[in-house]
Amino acid sequence: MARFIDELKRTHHCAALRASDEGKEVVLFGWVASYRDHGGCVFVDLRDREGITQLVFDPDMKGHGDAPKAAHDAAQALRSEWVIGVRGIVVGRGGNKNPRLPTGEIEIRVVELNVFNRADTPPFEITDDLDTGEEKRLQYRYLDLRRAPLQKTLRVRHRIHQTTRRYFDDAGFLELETPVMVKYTPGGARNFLVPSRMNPGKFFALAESPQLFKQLYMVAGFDRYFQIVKCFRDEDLRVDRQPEFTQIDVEMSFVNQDDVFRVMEGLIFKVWKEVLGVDLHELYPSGRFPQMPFEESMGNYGNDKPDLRFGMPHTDLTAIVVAQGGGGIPFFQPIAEKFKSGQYRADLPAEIVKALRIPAEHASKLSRTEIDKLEEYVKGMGAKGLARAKIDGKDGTLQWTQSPLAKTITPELRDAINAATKAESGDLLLFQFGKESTVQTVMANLRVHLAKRLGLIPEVGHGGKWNFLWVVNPPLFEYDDDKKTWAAAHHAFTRPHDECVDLLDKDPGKVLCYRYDLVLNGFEIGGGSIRLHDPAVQSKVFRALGISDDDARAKFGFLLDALRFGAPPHGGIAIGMDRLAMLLSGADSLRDVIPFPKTQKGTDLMTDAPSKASPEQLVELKIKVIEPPQ
RNA sequence: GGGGCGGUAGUUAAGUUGGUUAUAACGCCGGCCUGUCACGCCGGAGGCCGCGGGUUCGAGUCCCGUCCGCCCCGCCA
Repeated sequence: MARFIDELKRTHHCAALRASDEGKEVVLFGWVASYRDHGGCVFVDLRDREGITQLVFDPDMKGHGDAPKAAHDAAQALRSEWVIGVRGIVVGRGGNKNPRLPTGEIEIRVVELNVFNRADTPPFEITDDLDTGEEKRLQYRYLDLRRAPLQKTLRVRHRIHQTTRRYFDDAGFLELETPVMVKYTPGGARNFLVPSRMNPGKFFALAESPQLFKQLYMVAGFDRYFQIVKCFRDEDLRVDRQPEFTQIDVEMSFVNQDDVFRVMEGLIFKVWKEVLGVDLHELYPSGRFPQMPFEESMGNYGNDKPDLRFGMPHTDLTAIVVAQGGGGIPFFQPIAEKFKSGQYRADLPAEIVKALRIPAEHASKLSRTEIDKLEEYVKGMGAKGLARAKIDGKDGTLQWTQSPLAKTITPELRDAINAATKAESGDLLLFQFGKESTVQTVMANLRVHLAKRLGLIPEVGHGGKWNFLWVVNPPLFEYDDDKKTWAAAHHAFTRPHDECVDLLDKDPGKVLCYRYDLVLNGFEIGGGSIRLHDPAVQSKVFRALGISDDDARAKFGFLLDALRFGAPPHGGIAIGMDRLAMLLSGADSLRDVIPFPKTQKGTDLMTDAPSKASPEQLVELKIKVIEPPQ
C-alpha cells in the first residue's frame, strides 16, 4: 500500500492555507513550479489548479526524527514540473512574507516527500506571462493549459455553462439534445461530411446548427428548449471563428421578438454577475439593451455589428454626389450618371460613396506616412485607394488641402460634404467609393482600425466598458449580384414583418423581417429570428426566392411537413459561447478560450489531425481518394 | 482563391552593403551558497539559420519554389 494517496490523503489545495492554519499538519499534492536550492534549505513553489504554496526543506527541522533530512536530500533532485506529494507543518513566515502570493504568509516545512513522477524539461516555462509562440503552445497544449491564465479562462467557460443551465432551468426551459450527424442540406455554411459505411457512397453532415431540430421540438410541443451544443462549419477560420464551436441554443413557442430579447437579456445579466461580479444594471438600468435598425447600422458603421464604444460614424454621400452630378470629381461622375440613367437603383446593390471623418484632435496624431500605410491597409481589403482631404478653415470657408480631390471638386459639393460630415477645421476626411459591399467592408474595418490606433476604445474586461446592442429589422432578402436573383439573407424560414407580406411579390428588397443579432463590443455574439410558421407565407417566400414547391420539398420536406401539422408561432436565438467566453475573459483570440483549438488551416498541431485514412478504411467505406496534382 | 507579416540554440530574439569560429537573454547541465520567492556566484553543453533549388570564390543574408504559423479579404443562411 502506497503511503501517499492511499494513507496520506490530500488535506488542502495549494491556495488554501493562511496564517490561521499555522501549526497544522497538512498533505499537499502538485507540480514543482520552481525550486531554489540554498545549500542549507531548499525552497519549492508547489502548484496545483488553485494556486501556489511555498515548501521549505530544512535538514535541521526538529521533532520529526531523520525524516526532514531525508526529504531535504531528496528535494535536491527535484526539477520543474515533477509531480510530488508532501506531508509537513504549516508555519508562519515571520519577516519573510511574500505579499504577492495569497498564501504568502505561510509555508510548509516538509517532513516527508514523495515523487509521484518526474518530468522532462518542458519546451517552455509554465508561467503566467509567457512569450512563447502560439505554434509551440498548441503543440504542447496540455502544458499550455497548465498555466494559470488558461486555467482561469476554462473556469470562465465552466461558470458560463453552470449559470446558463440554472437560468434556463429556472425559467422552465428543457435542455434537449439534437443529432450531430444530420442530413446534408445545401446552402449556408459548408458541412463536414461523414461517410456512412453501411450506406456506401452516402454521407452524413455534421450539424452546422440545431436549427431545424429545435423548430421540430416546438412543433412537438416542448414550448421552451435550450442546449449548450457543439456546431461544425467547414469554412475558413478567423481570429473569432473556429470550425468546431459551442452555441447556447434557444427556442421558444408563443413569443415575439421582444420576448426573446427579454429572456436573453436576463441570461446575459446573470452571466455577467456570476462570472465577473459585474452588475450590468449600472450600464443598463432598465435591464434592457438598446436596439438599432439594420439599415442605420450599415449606414453609419458599414456592418451589422457596430462597436459603439467610440464614435466616428460614416457618412453616406451617395445621394449628395448623385444630386450634384459628381461635383467635378472624375471618379464620382460615372456613378452619378449610372444612378441618373436608372442603371443603379437605390434598393439594389450599386456603387456608393462614403466618408469617414477623423476629428482634428485625433487627426493631428496621424502622420503623413501613417496615412499612406492606411492606404496599404485598405488596399488589402480590395479598395483601389484611400482618397483623403484635410479641412483647413483659415479663410472663413472650410477649404480642402492635401487632397487630390481638391483640385477639381466644385465648391458646392465640397460645402455639401463638409455639412454632411459636420467637418471642422483640422479634421481629416477619408473617402471610399465603388462597389457597395467593398466600400462597406473597407470603411467598417477602417473605422475600427483607426479607433484602435488612436486609443479610442476603452479596455474590455473587469470594470471595462460593455456595449451591448440588438441590431434589428434587416431585409429578408439580399440581392445576389452574380446570379441576378434574390437570396435569403439568413435562412428561408424567417418571418417577414406582417406589413411587408404584400411586398413579397412586388418589391422583395423592401421586405424587413424579425431577424436579430446581439452585438457586444463589435462582435456578433448571437443571432436568431422569429420563424415562419404560416405555410401560405412560406410559399410566398419560396416564390420570391425563385424556389419551386418541388425544390422546397426536396430540400426541406420534413420541416415543411412539420409546419403543416400544427406549428405554434415560435422563435429563438443562438449565442456564440466561445465568443462570449473570449470577451468575458478579455482574450484576443477564440483560440485562447477553447481548450484544444484548430489552427488557421483547420488542423490540430498536437494530434496532427486531420490525417489520411488507411487503405483498409477507404476500401471499407468504398471511397477513392483523388490525390491533388503536385 | 487573393493580399500582408513571420520561421535563426529548448524558448524569445539580434545578426550591417553577401566575407573568418552565427550572438544575447532566459532555460538546461555541473559546482558553490542558511531565507529565497525573477534568488545569487562560478563553470559548461547546446545550431540542417523551416525545407528544396539557384546566383556567387563565398549565402542566415540575394533570387525562385515549397511547407508551416499568424492577420485580413472572399467565404461564414
